[in-house]
Order: sequence, then C-alpha cells, then structure tokens
Amino acid sequence: MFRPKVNNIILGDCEQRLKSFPSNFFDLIITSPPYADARKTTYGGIEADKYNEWFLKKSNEFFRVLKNTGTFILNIKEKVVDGERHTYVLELIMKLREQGWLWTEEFIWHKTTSAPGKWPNRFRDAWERCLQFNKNKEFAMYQEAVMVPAKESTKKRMLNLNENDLARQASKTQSTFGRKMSAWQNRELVYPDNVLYMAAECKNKGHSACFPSKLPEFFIKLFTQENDIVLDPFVGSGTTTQMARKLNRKYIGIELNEEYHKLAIERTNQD
Amino acid sequence: MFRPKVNNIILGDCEQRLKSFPSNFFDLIITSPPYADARKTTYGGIEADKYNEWFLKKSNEFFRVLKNTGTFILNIKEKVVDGERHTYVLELIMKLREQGWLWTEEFIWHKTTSAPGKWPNRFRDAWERCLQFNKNKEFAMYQEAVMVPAKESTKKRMLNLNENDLARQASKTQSTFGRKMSAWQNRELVYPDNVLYMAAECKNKGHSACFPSKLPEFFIKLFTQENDIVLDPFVGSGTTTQMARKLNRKYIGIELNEEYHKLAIERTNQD
DNA sequence: GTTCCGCATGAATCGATAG
DNA sequence: ACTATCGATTCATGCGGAA
Repeated sequence: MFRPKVNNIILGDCEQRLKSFPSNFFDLIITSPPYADARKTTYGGIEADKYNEWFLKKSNEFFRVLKNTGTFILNIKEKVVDGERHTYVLELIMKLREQGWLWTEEFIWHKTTSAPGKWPNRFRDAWERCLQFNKNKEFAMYQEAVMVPAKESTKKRMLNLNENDLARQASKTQSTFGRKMSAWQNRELVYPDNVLYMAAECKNKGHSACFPSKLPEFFIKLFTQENDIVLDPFVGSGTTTQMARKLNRKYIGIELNEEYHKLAIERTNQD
Repeated sequence: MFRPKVNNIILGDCEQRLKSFPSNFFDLIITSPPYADARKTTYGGIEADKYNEWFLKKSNEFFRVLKNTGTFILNIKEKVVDGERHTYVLELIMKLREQGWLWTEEFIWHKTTSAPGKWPNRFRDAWERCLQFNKNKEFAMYQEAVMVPAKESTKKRMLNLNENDLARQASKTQSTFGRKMSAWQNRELVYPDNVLYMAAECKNKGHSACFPSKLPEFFIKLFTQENDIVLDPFVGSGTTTQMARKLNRKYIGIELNEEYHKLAIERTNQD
C-alpha cells in the first residue's frame, strides 16, 4: 500500500491535501481551526453563519483518514455576536454527530491569561472548548501518561510549567526548582479531570492564535504512544507538530498560509 | 394589582404554581433543575430524549414572570449516554432562543471536589454549565458586588505604575486620566472572569444534587440588589432561598417533593 | 545562580462616530 | 437604518535586564 511521507509540513488546503492520504491512517487529529470571522487578513474570514458548511467538508476527510481507534480533538470557542453567544459551535457538534462522529467528551481549557477588557454586561472570557470526537466507542487512551500530583495547588503548577521552568529543570544542578521537582515526583499521582488549567502563552509572534504547547502535549500523551501518527490540519505556527516531534510521535501538519507554513517548518524542526 | 406573598417556599409543580404570579415579577431566576434521568425516585426521572419538551413548558412560564431587565441562570450538565455526551442541553439552548430568550453567556462552574472515580475512557467530570439567559440586551448587572482579590503580582504592579501604563493612560482625555489612575492604584480587587472555581460542598444530605451556596451567592450578588426578588423553581433543599434571605433579597422557592419542601423551609429559615 | 522589577500585549467586546 | 472603523477598557504572564 502507498504510504505517504510522514514528519512533514504540507502547504495547502487540508481538505485537498488529505485526499492523497489512505483511510485509517492517523492515530490522533488535533487542531485549533481558524475561528469564525476571527482572522480576516490571514484566512479570508469565514463568517459565523457559513462556518459549519465550510468546516464539515474538512471534517468529513478527517473522519476518513482517522484510525477507527483514533481520536479527534477540536479546540474552538464561539464569539459574541450582537450581545449573544453565537450557537454555531453547538450546531457543529450535532452536525458532526450526523457525519458519524461520536461526541465522547468536552474538556474545558481554562485560560489563565485571557484577553483584558471591561464591559457593562459581561466578564472576561477565560475558557475554550476542547471537544473530543471518536469513530468508535473503543478508542486508544493512555491515562497514566498524563497523571498529575495529588494536591490541587501542585497540580496547577505542574500543568502550568513554562519553558523557563523546564529550562531550569534541564540545567539540573542544585537549583531550588530541581529540588521542588523531585519533591513533587515523590507525591502520589492522580488522574486529572476534564478541566485543563493553563496559561495562554503566546510567544509565537507570527501567529495570531494562542495555542499553548501544553494543550497538544496533554492530548498527544493521552491519546497516542511513541511512533503513532498525529495530524494537525490547521497547523498554524506549528505548535502541534513541534510537540509531536518532541514526544517522538510522527506528524503531519497542513497549512494554507505560506508564511505560517514556513514558520511551522522552522519551529517544528528547531532543536 | 395582586401581589403574591414573597419570602415563601411553595409546594407543588413550578409550571402550575407560577400561573398565580404576575408577569415581569422576578429580578432573577436561578435554578439547578433535576438533570435528565438522574433522580428517578424523586422526580419520576425525566428521560434525556423527553427532557426538553418537559423543560420548555416550565421555561415558558419563567419567561413570563421574569422582569424585562432580569436574568435567568440555568445550572445544568448533560450526562453520558452510551459512551457519548448527550446533546439535549445543546438543543435546549437553541430551543430556549426560539422561545425568546437571549443566550447571553455561558459560565463554567469548575467543581474542585467532584466525586472521584476511574473509568477506562474518560476522566472525572469536574465542570457544569451555568447558562445565562436574558429577555433583553439591557439587563441589570452589579459587577462591583462580586469583585475578587487581585493576584499578588498584579497588586505589586499597581502600587508601582510604570511608564508604559502612564503612556497608555495619557492617550485618554484629561478628565478620565486623573480619576482612573487613583482608582487603579487603590485597587486590590479585580473583576472575575466567566470561570467559577469553587468546591462542591454537599452538606445537604437530604438532597441529591450538589449546589454549593457560593454559586447562588455569586449570581444573586451579580444580578440583584437588596429587596429584589429571586425565584428558584426547583428549590430542592433550599440553598438558593437560604442565600437570598441571607443577602436580604426577597425570594420564592418552589418544590414538588414534600420532603425537600419541608427541608427547604427549615434550611431557609435557620439563622 | 537567583530574585526582583519593568515592560509589552493578548482567538475580546462595546459604544461612538463616520460613511 | 445599516455597516465599517476606531478608541477605550483591563489583568495575567513570560521575558529580559538589573541588583
């Protein structure tokens, strides 16, 4: 059978590019697609009312190329239109079910760094949906890979480790942080719950969307093993593929925009 | 005009009992209705597929008795049916909009101490929806009443405004400048966001639903003033009415079950 | 090497103003 | 009346430079 090249960032529209991939190929599809009406200059700005029509053609291909035991994670949040939360995401969930997807779970990503603002009739929006879809009730899940320390306060800290912390950890030596790390590791580990608490680090200046690396890291660990194949069909600046490579997974990223495509290749292959 | 007695816990079905109330009467309706299929012995167990039909008849009365500037808070979470999250809550949101409600916002209640458990293919469910509906785009909201302490890092910065802050302030008109600056420097309190993080205390043994008093407290403070009238049409063990009384709001609670009704009266009137 | 401090800015939203 | 653009508001955090 023809096997496409993996560990590759492809330029183009995911719906078209995926046609050259065999069915039942990927173990995990994880993506944060352009939100409705959000990125006018970069994606042509899909209107909220036309969003589902646009998205369902893509997701139909996702369904085909995902393994039967695979998982599809969709990070999305509806915006406020005319004072109300728009319902297109709710409708999309139901349309995806009609397309054959099982809506297994909805994780909440609690963004600690949400956009500022003060309005007379609403507070700051601090969360996004991470919708989990599957093709079958039986799917691969490796819960042990994402266990966290038992204490709530510590759990937050672990989920929220920034690269600065990681760098210091890597430098080892007798830094305070290193000592703390070993202390945490001695504590009892428990399974997390379906609320993910992490900062929206936005270092990637080239890309307007905040997609913290902790998010793909969590789901890649949870739903794949080493050498499994991960797809991000809207790979943007390459956060998903970068984490996949770091975690020794195979990856395919697809990106329509030439500049992001270039950036994604750079970021994925650095160190 | 006939004015029904307030500060009262009524025995009966809310749809029927509300008929004796005038239109545009309540400032806030907040409730945690029996979830689909969850409380078979106490409510006859509304099936997930028939839930909306059942609920929409009630919410139609809610719409009538709520003031035009009032708010309806619905605490609800869909259950897992056959391995999938059921979509009846999503459908309910859209049906409520057809009924005339505006879906203003969705708050997330992050339950810190939800029941432990281990399943092969999902984690602990640690959140519920608190859906905000309104009759008009203009509604009463008292944001200052629910402000929370600022993070330490932010407090420090406020004590020591830097040039960047000054520059951003300088772009404003003169009149705003002075006023706002002093407000900032004295600020230890900031506005919360739309993720509520509170423990699910379940002291009320008599009632099966966990509805921590912090939840009605937050929304009562946010959407009403003293002497405003609060309704909980599924008052259960009386958490909402207890908090309403404590906060010097008027209240009506309605409960179908005789034992809960008795319990709600007791708990509401205890100091 | 560590701690502290200053700085920039973000998947936002609203209301006013302009065309 | 309806749409497009613009200014104002506001908090958390990572980063870099200094002590």
